[in-house]
Amino acid sequence: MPAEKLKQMACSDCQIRHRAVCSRCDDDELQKLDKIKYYRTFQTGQTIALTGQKMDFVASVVNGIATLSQTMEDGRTQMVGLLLPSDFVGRPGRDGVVYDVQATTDVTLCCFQRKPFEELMVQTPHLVQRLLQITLDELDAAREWMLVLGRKTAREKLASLLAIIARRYATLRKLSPSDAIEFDLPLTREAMSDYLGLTLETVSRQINALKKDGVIELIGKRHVRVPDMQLLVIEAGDDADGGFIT
Amino acid sequence: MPAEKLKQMACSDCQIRHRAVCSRCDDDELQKLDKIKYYRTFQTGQTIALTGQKMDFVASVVNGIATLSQTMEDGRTQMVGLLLPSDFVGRPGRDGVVYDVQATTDVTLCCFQRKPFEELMVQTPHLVQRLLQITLDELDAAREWMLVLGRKTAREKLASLLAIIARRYATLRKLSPSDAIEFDLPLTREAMSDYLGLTLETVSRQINALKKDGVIELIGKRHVRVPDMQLLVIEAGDDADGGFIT
DNA sequence: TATTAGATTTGATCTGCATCAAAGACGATA
DNA sequence: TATCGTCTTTGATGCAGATCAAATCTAATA
Repeated sequence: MPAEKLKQMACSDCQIRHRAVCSRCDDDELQKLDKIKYYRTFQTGQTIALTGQKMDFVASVVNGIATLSQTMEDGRTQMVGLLLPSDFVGRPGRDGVVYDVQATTDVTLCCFQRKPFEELMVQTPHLVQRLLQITLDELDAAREWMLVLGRKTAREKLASLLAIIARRYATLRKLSPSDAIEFDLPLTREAMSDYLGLTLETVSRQINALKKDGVIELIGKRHVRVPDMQLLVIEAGDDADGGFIT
Repeated sequence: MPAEKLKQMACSDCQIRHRAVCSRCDDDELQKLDKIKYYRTFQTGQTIALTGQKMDFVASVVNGIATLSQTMEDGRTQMVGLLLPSDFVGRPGRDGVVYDVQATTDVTLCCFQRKPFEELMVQTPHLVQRLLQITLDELDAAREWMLVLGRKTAREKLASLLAIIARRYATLRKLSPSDAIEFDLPLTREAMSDYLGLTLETVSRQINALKKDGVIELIGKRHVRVPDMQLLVIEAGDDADGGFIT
């Protein structure tokens, strides 16, 4: 199927083509998906689902940024996933929620009711194939992140996080890898510290250290420009071309 | 299909029923799997596959323990997965290896040639379903581990690792949760430190601290007895019944 | 039984990040 | 444009775990 045709078939109402469910849809399947989909919006800071609850849908992120995180009884929390537009939310085949899902900016989800979605999975083997590939990508990303959490210094952690976000934004905007990347940080210092296993003070200090050393530029407190992606990646301690998947 | 029948159908030559590929096989599919499978053994310390290589098979662990790990250029390494008997190895649909796979004890794998296995996936939707569920479990485990790496103290990390291993052994041996669990540690102190993002000295100190406090008993240096699983779980900082998946 | 190499323990010291505390900066609202 | 609340920065101090160094232990081999 030509790329152009695929693009036309992007889930009709969203601006984006969902990575999960539309990669090989034909018109027939698209119609079936259309029948069970609906949109929900969440405001900045709002909870999408909490650990222990049931979630009666799976979804694609259309707009905004959501986070997955786990919290210990004493309040220590660790972010385990960062969801950008086109990312998939939910665990097909299981309705229990095992991490808190939260909107860190205003978020629009394109939801699919769980029951009919799972019926569609049974009828549509390539949808399951697709979900398997997505899940493998998420697993790779989670394991890359284990290296960050377990072995990297605070400075390397910050550089890793900025590199991930920069790379994702570049992909979403279809920039070439050599372009300077510029973006608004979708996370507070505290949210970053939850992702990196640090305190917010350390995050603040390291961001400003990277700025002082010319690795990043800061316009205001949230807008970041990466003049040389290569340099940022080196600061992150990755081999020059090695790349995170998510 | 009755459970008894399923059990008989465990992949004929291995003692175990592979979690990945045999959970719902009928005779016909089992024959197809039999045709493409073969056994390989690896000795303690031997490399099964290295990052950057191609792997022309996927496999089930039949015996022994294997590890997945990532190494930075300067030698820092982080273990990202621990594979016990019945665990699945490999990334269906992709032949690139993205973490080193190593045998920490003598290991027997039941391998399936990649090409025919992937053809079988196309013909056998429930196999893909099964792989998706396995991958979701691995993802949950990886994310649980992110919490361990990012937020737990050295003592909690050790307790978490011991709890995971104890729980897996209990499952493999079909012990009831209340039984005292006893097992040989399949990892050196150094391997444990690679899993936990610590140094081997800290691992040693914390293990002996847990022993001194009666949380575990040590017979020799490698044999562990957990008199009260509940206690160990509390030391790990988890809610009493919360459980790791892997 | 002696030898040796790897695994483990133990001790002393150092350091990166956490913790505690307080002072800006900024945007929203009145 | 004044005020409030949230986010961020900055500084001083403390500590968990790293690092460096050297004993032990253990099991395999001669």
